[in-house]
Amino acid sequence: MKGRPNIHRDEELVRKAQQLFWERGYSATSLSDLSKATGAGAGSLYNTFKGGKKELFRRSLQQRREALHAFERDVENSDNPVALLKAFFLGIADADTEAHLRGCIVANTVVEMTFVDRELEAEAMQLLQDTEALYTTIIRDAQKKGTIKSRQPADVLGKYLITFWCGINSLRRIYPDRDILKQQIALQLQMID
Amino acid sequence: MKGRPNIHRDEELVRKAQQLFWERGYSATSLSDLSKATGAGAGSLYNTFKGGKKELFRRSLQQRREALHAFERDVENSDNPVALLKAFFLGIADADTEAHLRGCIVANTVVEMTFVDRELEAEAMQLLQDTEALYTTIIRDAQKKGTIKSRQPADVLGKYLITFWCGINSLRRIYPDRDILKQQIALQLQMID
DNA sequence: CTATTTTTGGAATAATCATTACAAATATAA
DNA sequence: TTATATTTGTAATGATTATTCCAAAAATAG
Repeated sequence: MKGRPNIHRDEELVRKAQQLFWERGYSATSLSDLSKATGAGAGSLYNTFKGGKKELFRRSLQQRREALHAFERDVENSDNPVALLKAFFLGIADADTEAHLRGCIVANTVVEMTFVDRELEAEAMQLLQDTEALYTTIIRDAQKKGTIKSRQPADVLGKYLITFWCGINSLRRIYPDRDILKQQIALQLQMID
Repeated sequence: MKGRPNIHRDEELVRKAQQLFWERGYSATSLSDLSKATGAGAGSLYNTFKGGKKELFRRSLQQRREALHAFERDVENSDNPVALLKAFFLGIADADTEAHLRGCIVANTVVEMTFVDRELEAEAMQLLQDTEALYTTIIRDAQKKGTIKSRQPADVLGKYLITFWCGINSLRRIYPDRDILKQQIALQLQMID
């Protein structure tokens, strides 16, 4: 193909942008910040991402959707999805302090963008709902197999877990502490024993 | 006292500013927005609140601290603080849709201000911890009286409740629905039966 | 009435913001 | 070579930001 070759890989640009957005959110991250962090000038960024800052943010969220799909595949290939789910939650406690303080970019976005940007809010919201739907499916299947003893409807337990997901991502900011988090996560996971 | 009398009551200005901050957060609320909403010009606002926008936000948080103190007094004057606590949580479900979408300004601030403004983050964080401390006290007293049967340490249950507080304030954005919220709140409150 | 003090609204300021314009650089195709 | 296509970095651009300045308004004190 004709034309000057591009130095930066799109994937890499999104990855670096996501890091910034994850820490500081959408509004508090300027294009100048993004330019410095990625090493790409404004011209490059706007040439690559026609939608500018907002498209870069969208792509950052999109990357989380891919992570969700990866987890869905893990669940499909697992003979004990509930164990996988519990391991996922318990693993949160082992993250480093910075990761605790960052929380979840999706949950953060819902908080930041409500009443501010309908589109970004809706995309993040949809991601949370899809995550909840996955929880619900895992629980429903486990109930059929008798792996989960709780008689609560699967969708109620799914909502319980997405509530916990949002909650624990606040608690880990207050207490970026392995032991405290492990204990809280274990306590809450009893609901799906 | 000498001088031109002020038209606006400070309290009223903070109340109107808080409404905006609560919906859109700190960054997405401009001084122009605040001026329009309060009806006071920039000169007036800076004359009244020397710290500018940031002081106005601080005062908005301060107002939530006063709400916390009011609840502490209710608890002291109650012969059944646990019932009060449960009623408080269950009451969330009865709020209108707008209130659901707003969530909790304190929890919102922790999310928005981490890595952005250390001082505002710290103030909001402290408020959450003080709220947790109140939960813990209520639970500890109830355990002594035998009102709560759970043998979990009071501080663990306190952390459980503050996690739930943050969680439910996200869930109500996803599902601003009375029945769904009532069910989830009742489910989680079983932990302190 | 006069001097003094404070508040007020809005204009000035200076910084920062997202975005666009553009010329130089660098590749391919013919 | 030459024409064409694409990327790149930087310099405009114009809007918006928080804050300051300031003169007019409106009160009290003497």
